[in-house]
Amino acid sequence: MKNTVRPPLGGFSTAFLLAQVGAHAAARFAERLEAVGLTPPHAGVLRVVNTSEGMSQQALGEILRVLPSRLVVLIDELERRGFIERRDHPTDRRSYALYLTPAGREVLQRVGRAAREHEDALCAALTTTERAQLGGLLRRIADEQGLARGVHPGFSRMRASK
Amino acid sequence: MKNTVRPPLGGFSTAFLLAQVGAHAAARFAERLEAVGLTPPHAGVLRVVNTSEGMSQQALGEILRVLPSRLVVLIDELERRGFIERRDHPTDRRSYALYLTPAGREVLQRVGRAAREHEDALCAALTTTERAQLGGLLRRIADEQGLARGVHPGFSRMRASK
DNA sequence: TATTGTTATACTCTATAACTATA
DNA sequence: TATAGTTATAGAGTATAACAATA
Repeated sequence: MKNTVRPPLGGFSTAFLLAQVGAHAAARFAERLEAVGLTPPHAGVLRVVNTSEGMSQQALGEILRVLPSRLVVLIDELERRGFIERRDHPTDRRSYALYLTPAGREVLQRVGRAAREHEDALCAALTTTERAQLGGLLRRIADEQGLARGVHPGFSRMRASK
Repeated sequence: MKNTVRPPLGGFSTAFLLAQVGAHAAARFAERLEAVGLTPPHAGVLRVVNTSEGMSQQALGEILRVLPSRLVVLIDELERRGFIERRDHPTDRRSYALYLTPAGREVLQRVGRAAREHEDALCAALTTTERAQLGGLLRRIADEQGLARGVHPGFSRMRASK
């Protein structure tokens, strides 16, 4: 009767669950990306460059909230692997214009497939309507909290593929 | 008409939202802990030791999935600040028995208050019933994915208070 | 011989500052 | 003078290995 296990502070709170499940989701997705040979930051760069090609590294860094010095190495790696191209900027010779290569577009499609499989595996416990319901609730929280769409704060540390 | 912004891969998926909102929740909570003078790992240690006092560092590390070498410094810090005590283990002289001090219990209550305020702020966009609904859906995902209750994977890197 | 806690060390990731070339 | 990209360096966080005391 004594020594009953009391709910560990926050152990059942929605906020804690959110952080816990969110970290799990990010980790599982990073694993799938690893199979494609990418890290989450790499995928983020490809994803954003794809949405508006020709952007500068500066602009990219502001969208992704990644430091310029870090972007250099990320883009170096993606360029070396033939996924992205640094072309001369038409008017400003200080900056580059970033473009995806055909191989880059290809790998981005593989990322898309991985994302769909990930989504399916992650929400296996829920019905289709429940998934939509969950998505709606999360969307409203994200908007109210002022989170930018499609920007993941804290890309962070998952093992690179070399 | 051309150049329409296509949904950035995964930008609207539930899994991405989950990771995004989850990271946001963790970051905001870490900020509140900072005001109490703790980091998330510190709070995790206090929380678990509180649920079953007298446990060894080994046992604690297994529950929190924290390496023994890291636990040493975490507990050192908590002990130095008078929140936790290393007593002699009654039967095994190799290990310690961990206990909260009165000050430790006090600070844990402040953590609890911070958690409740955090929850409120985070879910401000939702009604009470919607919060419960969200909690239920997350709970089912967490259980199906095999996540241990009350264990946050990836405590990780938030600024320490000194 | 195995285990608990500890220390020392290496490795990764992220952040800061200094440098160049252009504007 | 300010900005884009780069390089070099330092810092924090995490993991690995070796060690002393005890089982």
